[in-house]
Amino acid sequence: MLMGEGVEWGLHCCLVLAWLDDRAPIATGRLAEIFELPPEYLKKRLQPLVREGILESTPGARGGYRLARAPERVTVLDVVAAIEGREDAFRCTEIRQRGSGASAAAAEFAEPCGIAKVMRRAEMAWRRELAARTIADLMAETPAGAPSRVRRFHERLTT
Amino acid sequence: MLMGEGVEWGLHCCLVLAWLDDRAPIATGRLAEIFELPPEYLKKRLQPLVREGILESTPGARGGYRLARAPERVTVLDVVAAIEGREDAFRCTEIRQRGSGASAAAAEFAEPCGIAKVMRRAEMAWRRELAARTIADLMAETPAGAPSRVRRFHERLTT
DNA sequence: GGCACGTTACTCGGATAAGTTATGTCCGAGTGCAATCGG
DNA sequence: CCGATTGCACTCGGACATAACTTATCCGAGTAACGTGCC
Repeated sequence: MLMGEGVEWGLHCCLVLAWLDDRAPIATGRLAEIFELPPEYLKKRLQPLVREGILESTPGARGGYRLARAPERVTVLDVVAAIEGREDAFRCTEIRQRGSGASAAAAEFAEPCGIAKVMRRAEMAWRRELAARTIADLMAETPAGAPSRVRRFHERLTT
Repeated sequence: MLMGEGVEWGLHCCLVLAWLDDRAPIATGRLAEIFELPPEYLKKRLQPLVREGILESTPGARGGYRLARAPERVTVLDVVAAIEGREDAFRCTEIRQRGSGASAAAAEFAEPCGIAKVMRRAEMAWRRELAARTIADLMAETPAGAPSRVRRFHERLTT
């Protein structure tokens, strides 16, 4: 049960895009430079964020990505769900209904499997925590140095 | 971020072992019959449960597995952690410290990354839910039909 | 009849292959800027 | 000198290879029961 590294990348990129609140979009190449990431692959991981309406993409010269909504309206769960998918990690395949131990007892299977209920409850708690934090919250917690440093680095290359 | 199917298998097997509270151990072949699972692979997934002290294995003829502790003392988290591993799903690789955007700012990196903190908090909530439920709780929630049916099936093959 | 021994069949345990998902790379479509040419 | 046009460089988007992990299988080591022979 490992989460793809794209989640970390996506969250950090959203944070940078929130810091650089310019109207001008930021290209993936620039974001990749900031974090020393493979530019092509980073682009691939940011595309689902566009599909889910978290980022807006501008094609063509001077194009790039920008936040589609205000940082207060983008939760961490939004980003995680966009990149990792919305389906639960635990998949109940109803093995209780299979095999010799369970045959001819269809009635009690109307109730969902108790194991699945526990797992679902846990995942809901996980989601609740992620949904309670927004990109804006992450901005507030960040030491002031990082945003200005990134902004300075960005302006040095654009001007 | 998908959880291996071994978790579902392991939990159901622990439940069956709790139902069949006999002193005699149950072989993996029997457990595989109950759920129509590949016996060899099921055995492979139950082995970590032995390593973690959740199951006890008895080699030789009439051997098999049995619960090492009382069902009240085996949490769902114990089983999940034994099979899936104890490490967090989210791995913070500290990309904030890499690249041109973050150089020469070692001081503020003493504080852990805010994103990692949020993810860790969410995973702790997930773990908390799983640790709050034991195999005994699952037994209590199960409709009474299933345990007796499995027990009957087991006795028909042993006697 | 009781006991010791050898055989046998059955179990777990870890080492070894195939399939599937995540990772990484590539090329094509589209867009805006800029330089150029004409008026 | 000003404007329209044409070419170009840069961007995203999705299709195509590679690597890692999950899933599945196999064989060897060990153990307990059982049958057999002996006392």
